[in-house]
Amino acid sequence: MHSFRSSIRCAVEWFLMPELPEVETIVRGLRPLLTGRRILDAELPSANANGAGSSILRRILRDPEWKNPVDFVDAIRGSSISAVRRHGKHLVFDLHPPNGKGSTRSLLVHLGMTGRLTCEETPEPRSAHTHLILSLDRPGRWLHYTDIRRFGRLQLLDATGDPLGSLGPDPLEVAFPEFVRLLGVRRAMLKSLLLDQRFLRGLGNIYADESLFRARLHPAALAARLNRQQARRLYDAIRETLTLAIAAGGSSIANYVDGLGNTGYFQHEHQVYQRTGDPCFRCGSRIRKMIIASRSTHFCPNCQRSGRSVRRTEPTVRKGVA
DNA sequence: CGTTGAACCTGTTTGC
DNA sequence: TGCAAACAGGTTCAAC
Repeated sequence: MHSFRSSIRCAVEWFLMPELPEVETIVRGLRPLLTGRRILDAELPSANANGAGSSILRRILRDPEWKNPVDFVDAIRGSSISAVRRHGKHLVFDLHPPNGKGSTRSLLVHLGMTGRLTCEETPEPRSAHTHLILSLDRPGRWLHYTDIRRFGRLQLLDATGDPLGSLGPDPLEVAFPEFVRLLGVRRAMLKSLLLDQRFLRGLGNIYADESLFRARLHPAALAARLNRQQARRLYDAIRETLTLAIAAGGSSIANYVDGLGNTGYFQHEHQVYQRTGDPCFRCGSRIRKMIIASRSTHFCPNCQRSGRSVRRTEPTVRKGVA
């Protein structure tokens, strides 16, 4: 019954969930277009919409320094974009001040759930959810930031401030011994841990579930209980999942587009995410959904037994198809 | 320390 | 048919 829905999906606008692979895809698309460009001006459409608009903007511009959104515009106008990079789920634009005056800053963009950052050829169109438009020193290059649910955040960092410092290592860069050490000091369930940006930066609900499936580990398994072999499986699975997802241009779940407006196609490779009740591609058992860390968690009850902990959150044991 | 749930959000889906 | 409730989830915070 669920499978009928997928045929309807193509009529729906794609939605997003920007985790590490999606952000990496966006960065790779935007980097050649934006590196070296100067920001001529910045517009904050939701600031002057109405009275409530500015409170919306104050929330999006997380830094309390920008009590007045105009200050934000003044701070970045004239700057040159020296680098476009990714830090966990954040996009980072390194900004050189105009005329070499002032300090180097970085514009931090977190897309939250529905944030979109795209390079357009005009300052239009702007939707009701367009919150920032940068005009650049090259015709036909306007950077649009839109966010329907407004979970995303814009932040301006100087060299001293470092809210990124509390984040864990990048899952594609961390070495295995360090990964094992980080695992060993945590007693949380694996799913909770993978969502914790202080453990590793960049994983979200999709890739946490997908990685655990590939590692054949139960999402409720306790981190500190894993043996070396299981830790190795998890480490490899995370890297493999993310690498494949990046190669596929990310996962598009309605509305997600990269910096060029393209959709990804890793959603077709999902093994468990949003496949509740569907047969496991590996063993045929029905994919099950449970709540861990207040998040929907999808897994195969047959393939992912390793490290399974017996706890009350686990539904009554009921043998599946396999 | 770890976990849960609420809050923040709007658009879509589900259920009565 | 229509409307209300549920759902979706990245992050932060409060409470246990």
